[in-house]
Amino acid sequence: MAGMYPRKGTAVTTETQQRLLEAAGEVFAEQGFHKTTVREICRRARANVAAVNYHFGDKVGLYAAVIEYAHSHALEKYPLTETERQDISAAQRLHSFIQHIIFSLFDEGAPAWRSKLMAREMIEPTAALDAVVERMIRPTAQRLESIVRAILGPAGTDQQVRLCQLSIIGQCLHHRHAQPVIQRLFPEQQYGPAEVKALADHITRFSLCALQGLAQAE
Amino acid sequence: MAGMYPRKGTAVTTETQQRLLEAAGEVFAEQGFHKTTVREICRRARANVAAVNYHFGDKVGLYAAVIEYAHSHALEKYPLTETERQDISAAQRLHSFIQHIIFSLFDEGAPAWRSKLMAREMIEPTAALDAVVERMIRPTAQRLESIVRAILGPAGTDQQVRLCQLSIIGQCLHHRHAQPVIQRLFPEQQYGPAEVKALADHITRFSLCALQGLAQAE
DNA sequence: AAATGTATTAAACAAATGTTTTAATGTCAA
DNA sequence: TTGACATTAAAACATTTGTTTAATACATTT
Repeated sequence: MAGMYPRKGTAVTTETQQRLLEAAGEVFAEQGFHKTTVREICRRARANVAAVNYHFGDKVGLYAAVIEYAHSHALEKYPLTETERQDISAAQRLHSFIQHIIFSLFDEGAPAWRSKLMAREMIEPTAALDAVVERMIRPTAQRLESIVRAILGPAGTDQQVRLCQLSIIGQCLHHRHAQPVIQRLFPEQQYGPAEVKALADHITRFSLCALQGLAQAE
Repeated sequence: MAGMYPRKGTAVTTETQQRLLEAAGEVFAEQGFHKTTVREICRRARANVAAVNYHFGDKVGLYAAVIEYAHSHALEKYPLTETERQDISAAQRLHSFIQHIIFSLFDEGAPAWRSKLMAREMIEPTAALDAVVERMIRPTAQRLESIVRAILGPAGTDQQVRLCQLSIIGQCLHHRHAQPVIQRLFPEQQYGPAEVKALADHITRFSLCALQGLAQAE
């Protein structure tokens, strides 16, 4: 009987499912969907090869569950709430936002694959892209939009706000996506805690100068 | 006898080799090394499946040949020479540089896969990454470095110059790499000739404001 | 023309990989 | 305890995919 596997909705019932989701999240985030094998996932999860199909139907079912899992367990180690406070300047909110992105992308802690998976999905999309965009990316983008709009002022057109958003996120993601190249191009560039903080500061300064310059030029 | 295939050095001798290289360049650039199959390449090149192994040894041999081919046939549809002229302002040179990158990345013409392949290799590195960095990426990066240094002035530190370079290229590449996401996030964002030109203008303005602001803040 | 070397083709091969099957094990209620 | 059900495990299966083989056609040289 095709499609008959015992998952009820999206709830995690077994400890094996939990381990599979965590292991899969890591590997998918690191290597992307195509390059990762279910055998690798099962090895890391200390589960049998058949576990993926039993619990999640197939590989894409597991991937979808990982996305769902990442979304519902958005533990927000680096809270994005700072970016909504209206008692601090837009510049400070921009700094908080960029720190959130950069710190998430370079966190090497245990459940740190959420942001990396999002970044992966952006450059190597799967069938889950629509869900990822609507549930994870768009909410983040909207926060950035309000910050950018505040700095650009009322003269900023929608087009300009959009392009500036993309300029800012592009800077952040580049450091993660192009790391192998950056490492070779600039061996002196490290990504330890201090450097990551300096990186967030740089992108903030760079973008702030740009936004203020653009606002002034109107 | 392993490794015995009739290629002499890196020269292209057969018309089949030519077709294979062109087809492979396209597919590799579009789908990345792992996702592309040699059967797909051979189909596009109207060649037999064994052609790849006969002419290039194996799949990675073909990939290496494609890199070599792309390097020697750097036809420079969008010349980078403008960025070396000393009779124009650094700001204008920056504009030329960004136009070169953006136009290359969004050119849909026939031999347009060169830049896309470089962009691919940046986010999905293969064994050829070292060669790609040294022969294609570093020269480009050095041109950008001199431009950035000129705008930042003597007060700009090496670290600052480096981070600004990455901020600029990051903006450019993001529009290519994240296109599926951008399309969903901003359906109104198009990438036709006019929009691509506007995009290059935006990134130039954005980066110029940033650099000038940073130079001033010293 | 015969011979030799090169190129192409169809078929087969081998390894990797997602998936299924079947049996064994464990769990819990009747 | 027994029976029903869920879970795990080992093995087999089927497909994909990179690669090789063996035969054939083509071109060039002798």
